[in-house]
Amino acid sequence: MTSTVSASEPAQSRGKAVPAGGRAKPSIRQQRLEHTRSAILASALGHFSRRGFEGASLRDIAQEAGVQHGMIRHIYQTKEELWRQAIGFLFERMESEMPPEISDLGQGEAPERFRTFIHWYVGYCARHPEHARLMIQQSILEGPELAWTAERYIRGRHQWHLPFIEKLQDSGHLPRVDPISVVLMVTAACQMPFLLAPEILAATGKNFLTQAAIKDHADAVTKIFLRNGG
Amino acid sequence: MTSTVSASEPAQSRGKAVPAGGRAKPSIRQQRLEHTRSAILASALGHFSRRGFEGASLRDIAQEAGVQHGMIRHIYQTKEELWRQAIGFLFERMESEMPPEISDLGQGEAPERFRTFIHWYVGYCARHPEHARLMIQQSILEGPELAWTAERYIRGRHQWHLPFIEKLQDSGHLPRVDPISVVLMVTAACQMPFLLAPEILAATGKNFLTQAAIKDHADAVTKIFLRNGG
DNA sequence: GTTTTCATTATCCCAATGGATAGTGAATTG
DNA sequence: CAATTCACTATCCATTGGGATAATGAAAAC
Repeated sequence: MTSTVSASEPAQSRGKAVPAGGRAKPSIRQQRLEHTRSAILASALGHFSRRGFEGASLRDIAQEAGVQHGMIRHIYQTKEELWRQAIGFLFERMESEMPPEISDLGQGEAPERFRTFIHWYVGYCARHPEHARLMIQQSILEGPELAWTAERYIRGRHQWHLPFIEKLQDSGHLPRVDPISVVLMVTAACQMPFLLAPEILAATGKNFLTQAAIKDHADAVTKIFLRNGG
Repeated sequence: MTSTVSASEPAQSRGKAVPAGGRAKPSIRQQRLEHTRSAILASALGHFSRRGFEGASLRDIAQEAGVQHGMIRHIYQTKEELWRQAIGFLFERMESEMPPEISDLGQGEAPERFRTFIHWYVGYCARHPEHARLMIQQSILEGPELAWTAERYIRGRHQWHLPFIEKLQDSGHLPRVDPISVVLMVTAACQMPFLLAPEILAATGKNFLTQAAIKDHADAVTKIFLRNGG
């Protein structure tokens, strides 16, 4: 809320740009810029999620992205803005990776859809552990950004889950407890093994980052949560 | 592993100290030192868990504890050592808060013991959200400390849970899935609402930090996980 | 009561950090 | 091809961070 947030400026739109009709010219320069931009974003995601906002250094991020740290300022102006863009990128990528049969509501049997969702989501968490990590970093910080992220990205997902949970409760596939608790528990159960992968490996010797373990965990989540669902 | 870790030096043992037989003299000086020591520890816990290892500043920690930052060096020598002690403190406090009927294994009916444990643990997570936060920070960092903590504090707890989970599976109170997954899911389910309390409040409007919500969540966890358990 | 210990502060040091400014040279534009 | 734009580098600056050292003064030891 502090400064003017533009958040999801869609890749190209800088410069005096394409006359009117849009599209058309990726222009070597813009291509390069886009390339650096995403290199920085990827690097930032890793650093922010691992070291936290203040722990991550712009110079380290820049170095990993193969640019000078001034470049970050050129593109994102401030560290805060880079952080915001990183969060925005996370959710957009998640959205884009989500197959349509999951995002489309209300089709098919509820338990079957639950299973499909869980399997997809567990895979997502395994692929991108930075997502959960970054969100936790942000939540813990309790900065003013939190309200913005919650409003913009999280509330929607939540609202989207709730009726689905209630439907499963109505059909007796889930116990009747506060749906909010259920959403949290499911989410947590899917994320945890990958969020803490290193710790779990050290403590139990089990490596969750294998195809087999990922699938098994997804099955486990489904079996634990679903009643009479097979 | 880097430097010599003494970890749980039990409060007094400094100076040429008590001749031989131990105990006896709290001595004004030692009392004061102990007081400062725990003030620093408490402050450090908050800062480390919120900002991460590198994000937390010794000066800020010291200020909150009402001392000069040099004091920290006097007591803990390095930031790393303070971090270790903070982690050690967490687990010792957890141990000390755990009622005996929970730590004593094998007594009573398994489902009932599950319920008891969950209710205690959910309360613990609500009281001390820094615990989960700090452990996540540590796990994410993947520093060499992780192996040490896992070895010293986490492995044991895990080993302790597993047979219990298996017993519940044998009696049909839990589905037959990898017990490691179960432990993770249960843990995550208990921690999540408090780990992310601010975010959840912002996204759903529900405040989990009330006596009622805490109890409800514990009930929810029990109902979700336990079969035929009432 | 004098000496010694040591919890605590007051400073100093230097590396690192976020940010700011002035280039620089290839791509773009006319 | 000359003029201009702009992705990107090179530096500079003030602040902060962790760590080190010397000083202080009340408590402890003798």
